[in-house]
Amino acid sequence: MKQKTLTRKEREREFKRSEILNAAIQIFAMKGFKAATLDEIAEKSEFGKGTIYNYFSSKEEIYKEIILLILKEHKKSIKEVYNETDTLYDFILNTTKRDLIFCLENKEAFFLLVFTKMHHEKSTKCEMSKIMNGCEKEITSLIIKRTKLAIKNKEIRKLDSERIIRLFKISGFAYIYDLLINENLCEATIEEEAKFITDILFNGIKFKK
Amino acid sequence: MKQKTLTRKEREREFKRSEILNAAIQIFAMKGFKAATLDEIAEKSEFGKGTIYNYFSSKEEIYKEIILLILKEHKKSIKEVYNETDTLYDFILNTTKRDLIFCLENKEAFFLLVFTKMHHEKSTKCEMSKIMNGCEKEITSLIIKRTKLAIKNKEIRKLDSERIIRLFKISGFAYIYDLLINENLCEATIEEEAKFITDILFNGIKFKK
Amino acid sequence: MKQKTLTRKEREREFKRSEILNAAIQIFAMKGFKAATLDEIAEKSEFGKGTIYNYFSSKEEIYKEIILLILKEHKKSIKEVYNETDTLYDFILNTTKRDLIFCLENKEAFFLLVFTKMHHEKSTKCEMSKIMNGCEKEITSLIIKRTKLAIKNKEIRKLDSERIIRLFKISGFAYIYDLLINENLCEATIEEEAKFITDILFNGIKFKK
Amino acid sequence: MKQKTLTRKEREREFKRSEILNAAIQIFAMKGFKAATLDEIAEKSEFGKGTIYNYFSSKEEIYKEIILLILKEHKKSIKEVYNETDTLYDFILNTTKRDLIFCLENKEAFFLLVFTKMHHEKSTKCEMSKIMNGCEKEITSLIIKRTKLAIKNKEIRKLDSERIIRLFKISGFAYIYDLLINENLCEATIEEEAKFITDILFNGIKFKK
DNA sequence: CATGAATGAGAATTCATTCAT
DNA sequence: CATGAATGAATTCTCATTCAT
Repeated sequence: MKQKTLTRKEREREFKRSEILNAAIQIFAMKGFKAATLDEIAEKSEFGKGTIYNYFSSKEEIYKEIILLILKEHKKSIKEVYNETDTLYDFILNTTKRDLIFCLENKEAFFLLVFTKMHHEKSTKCEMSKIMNGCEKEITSLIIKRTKLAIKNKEIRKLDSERIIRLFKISGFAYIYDLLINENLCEATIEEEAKFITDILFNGIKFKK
Repeated sequence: MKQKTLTRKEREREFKRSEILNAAIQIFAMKGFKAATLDEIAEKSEFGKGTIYNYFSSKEEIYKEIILLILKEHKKSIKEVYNETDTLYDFILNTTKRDLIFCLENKEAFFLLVFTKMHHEKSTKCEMSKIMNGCEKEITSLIIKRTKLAIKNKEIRKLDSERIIRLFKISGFAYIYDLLINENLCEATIEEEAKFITDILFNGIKFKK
Repeated sequence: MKQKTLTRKEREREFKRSEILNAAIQIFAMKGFKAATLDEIAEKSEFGKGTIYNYFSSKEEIYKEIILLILKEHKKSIKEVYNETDTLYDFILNTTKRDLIFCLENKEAFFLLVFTKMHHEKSTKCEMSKIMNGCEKEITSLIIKRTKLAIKNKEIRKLDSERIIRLFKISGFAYIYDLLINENLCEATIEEEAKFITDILFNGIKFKK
Repeated sequence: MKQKTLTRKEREREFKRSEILNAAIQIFAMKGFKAATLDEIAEKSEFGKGTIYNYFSSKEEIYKEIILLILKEHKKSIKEVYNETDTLYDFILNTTKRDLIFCLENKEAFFLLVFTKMHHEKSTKCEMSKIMNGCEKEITSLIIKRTKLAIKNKEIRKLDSERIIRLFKISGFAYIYDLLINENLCEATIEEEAKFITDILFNGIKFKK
């Protein structure tokens, strides 16, 4: 492990970087890339404007780093759930739960993701798109694998995998989106919300005799 | 009807206004409010920069007008479907279909809505937020009414109306979002996609003996 | 006399020109050359913006023409008084009276003069300065002549002519300026004010036994 | 006294502010508020355009600050003379002298005052007018007091105080104005000019046996 | 390293002038 | 001639980035 090479100084530097990133994530999420200003980030992070340039080469770099951090985090989370579960049901339930927790803790991060995905703020995307797409593909391929297995195991109906994934991503995304927009989400309800989403996805809303 | 009183000149003016709005909608949807520039809007609309100010008093005004147009359009569409259908199933199927068509034809408009909803670009929202929220509430109340009826008629299970609406908005929104992002949507598949979404919402993905 | 060559058309044209000038003088006096806009002049004159360009080649030309009109008017007035009076006292009394009347009727014109004299709005002055200076010199030389005569005739003390003129111009100018600024001037008081000014100039304010 | 607390930085900042104000005063006096451009002010002050906005929030703010500085300076000067003199004659002689010196040193400042007083450039005046009027009133009340005393003491004839003040303001203002316009004023002549003005105001120009 | 003053490229907006009708 | 829509040069103001301290 390389982390130990340069100790105090290095750790301090790393800590300050993350302070800046944390400040930036809030500003970016609140205003978007273009409307966010370095003055605001500087103020929020309690550093001088110039100092930030000792840690990042540009506003854009800060943005990119944030996006990639969030994505990696998300990928890691999905992978963990994948390894810890057997059925698609459990996989979706747990992923959803995790997503909800993540969003609750990182509302800004979530908004940023949606923001960036939407092809907005073109300037930033050139190289980043590739990395983002790479991440997404890894995630998608995991879910596809699990979905196909579920079909084979007769856990779910025989449906187009791609579409189910889209619906799954919906579950873990748009629902959350709406919750966040309307600010109804609280820790207490996470478990329940996750179950509701998964239940509907599996059983539908139709009345059954 | 007064619309016909002021003819040529008036109609021409109206036409040019809409030309500008059409150009602006694309730029705004692609870049967001802040990052979009009037130079771009001017170029895309093939007018001089100054000309735009003969039709709109500011960049912000253009933005507002666009958002409100889209919202009204959407509300109208929902209302029509509401009046034309009896069951929740038909209502959702048709709304979804309509949304898909609308999004296919107005990809930019759709992005703009999401963009604006996300509480970004604060400056613009002061008065607009109210109007937007008003629109949303009207739409939501329609869906709630229909949902409650469906529960009473045993068309669907007894579930929390608010949550179903959230899921419904998901169906007609996030799925579309994903389709658009990945640019897989074409006219041919609209009918099919709408049925798929509605089917899953009603029946779930679970395997049934 | 050439005035009669082109009749109706010509007279109409001349009339419209003066309509525009009258509108312009008010706007210019109220806002200054730069801050006045052609839109305002067009609106006040009740012509289309384009029409104005059928009568004047530029905003600047309108301005110049106005200034010169006012100056000529003023010169003419001074000359008339010069010819109608014998003593310096009468000359100053009457000139002051006339100036007061003129200012009362053309508050804007007066402001414009001061404005322009003050070397402001440089752009306009290149050629105009010469004409203005020419006008001033004519006026000054008249007053000097009359002043020297007054000294010779023992009407006034033996004082530097140039300075007296400066003081005289003061009487007819700064006092008026102050009156106008504070808007106390009315027709009723003109005679009285003129007498007051001339009295002080001749007799001073000192108490006499 | 707090002035010494924040040293180097603070003093430097104050110095630069005044550099900008000095540059601005010249441009404004030469061109007026509207016609003066920030590019010119930036060039004259030898700062970048953006730098100016680190010291003032807008062009208008610079203008206001200048006007108020000049007015305060003038008021202070009048008050000092008031306290140092007993007779009206001395008061006027000294005020005139001071005004002449001030104008010689601050030709631009003087022009600006006249400019602003003339009710031009409306936009700027809303709040400022009040402050300016307040200043004027203080000054006027001082002169009125002194004038009334002079009448009581039989230093001067029994004349309308208000009018004398108007004439006094003339002495110290229009004469200067004319001197400045024609650029004849030099230090050597100040004493003499002040005496001349005061002499005429007190004794008049009439020949006496 | 930390800082924030300085900077200028770039954005929104205004307005004199042109020109097609 | 009369008009006002179209235009872009010019202006104010913002902000990412640099750099001297």
